[in-house]
Amino acid sequence: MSTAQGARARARIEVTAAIKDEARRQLAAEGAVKLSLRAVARELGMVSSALYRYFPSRDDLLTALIIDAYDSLGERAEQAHEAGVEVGSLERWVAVCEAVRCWALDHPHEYALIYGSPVPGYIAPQATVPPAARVGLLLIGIVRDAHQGPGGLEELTAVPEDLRTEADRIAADLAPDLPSEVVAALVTAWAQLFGLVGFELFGQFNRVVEDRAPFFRHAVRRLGRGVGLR
Amino acid sequence: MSTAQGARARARIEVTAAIKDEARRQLAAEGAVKLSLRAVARELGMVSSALYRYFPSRDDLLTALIIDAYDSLGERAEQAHEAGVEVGSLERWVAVCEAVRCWALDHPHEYALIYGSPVPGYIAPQATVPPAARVGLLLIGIVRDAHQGPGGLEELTAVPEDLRTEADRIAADLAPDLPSEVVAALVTAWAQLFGLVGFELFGQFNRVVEDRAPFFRHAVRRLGRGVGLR
DNA sequence: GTCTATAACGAGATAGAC
DNA sequence: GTCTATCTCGTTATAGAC
Repeated sequence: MSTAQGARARARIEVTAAIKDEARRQLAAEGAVKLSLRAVARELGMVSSALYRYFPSRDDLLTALIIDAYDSLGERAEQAHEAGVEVGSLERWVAVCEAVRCWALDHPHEYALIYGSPVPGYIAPQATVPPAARVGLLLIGIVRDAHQGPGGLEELTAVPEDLRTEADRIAADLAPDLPSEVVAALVTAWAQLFGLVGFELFGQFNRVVEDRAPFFRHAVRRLGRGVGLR
Repeated sequence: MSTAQGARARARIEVTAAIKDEARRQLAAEGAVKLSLRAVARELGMVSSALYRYFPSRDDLLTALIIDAYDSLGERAEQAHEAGVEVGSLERWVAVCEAVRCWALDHPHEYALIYGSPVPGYIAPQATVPPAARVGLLLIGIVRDAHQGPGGLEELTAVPEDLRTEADRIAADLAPDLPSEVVAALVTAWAQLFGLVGFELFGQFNRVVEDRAPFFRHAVRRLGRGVGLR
């Protein structure tokens, strides 16, 4: 009985993976907007209604792809982080940023799915929030380590008056142990990192920046310095 | 005869504008991917073949919308620039960045069209390049003014060895009168600016940054400092 | 209980004959 | 320009195989 259940569970996992793989292929070909359950089913030799055993709706399939993408990116970034435990925090920061960039270049359509234009009519459920936070948490962790470690962080100038309250709130939310001007700089750097990646991926750097790897490395090193790393 | 031609020309301009307006409405409702000449025609009470007299293809209509969006954004940014001729260059930098953000918040779907995920199958023609460059040129201009004006720019550290050649090339291309480390910082800041705007617009700041105007102002002020403004 | 297949709905796009 | 026949889509109800 446990074998029968095991086989069924295994089959379910395999079919689920096959559906997502085919869906990712369609994502690359036509974009998230045109992702269709029927086309996925057709390509898999299934009937469309059968897919509803695996994904209650088209939007749930999209959600699964989004979560997978965030997790795939997060895993890659975390690997780069772990590989750099021995180097300085600024080098680790650069390594994580470079991992983000490389993942994006390897998975342009999934990158567009999670960091590009929102899909009209689709509303991301709460379940996407934790996977989406992984890269951000990693960057916070690097800065926290540097803050607590020997040498500490470079002192940053305080945030202006009109940002004080909001910066304190953000810091209390994300990293209560860090100075609020550092957390504000961190959130800024986090957004700017994806600005750099997006500009390269979406063609804004075409005929402007050609040799992109050193350009990116220099830019994210400056970002790291901007949050106080050294 | 010239009156008849004038009337015809006027009518053509009006119909062209009506087509683009309706297309922009569909852009907001369904996204660029699902923009269809047929649906636009239906909504305008025209027959689809009639539209081809105004736009030879769906892609040409898309191109027109993209150029309009870049021009609309560029105009807004240039207005902010001109309104700030009397203030310092850092304040003018901030004003232009805030104009970009405000335009994006006012035109989220057009922003997604030009700075979001590329539309699958659509390839932007060369005609989109000059309008797309307007904001970047404006930012270069601000830094150039500061460089040539009294006080000059803050000294930046040189770019690393592996970026030297590329930074020189970019500087020769975009602003031969500026030091190449400044131009590299400028291009970086340009991308990072749109990272900030995109994160706000595409929902990445939801439940993270709530009071966004002062946050953005502080972030772009730091960006301006990063290119040497003071 | 778990899955797949058939059929159908209403809405929308599309192609071609007229 | 118009009309129609034929496609697509998401989704559901239902029936039957394992």
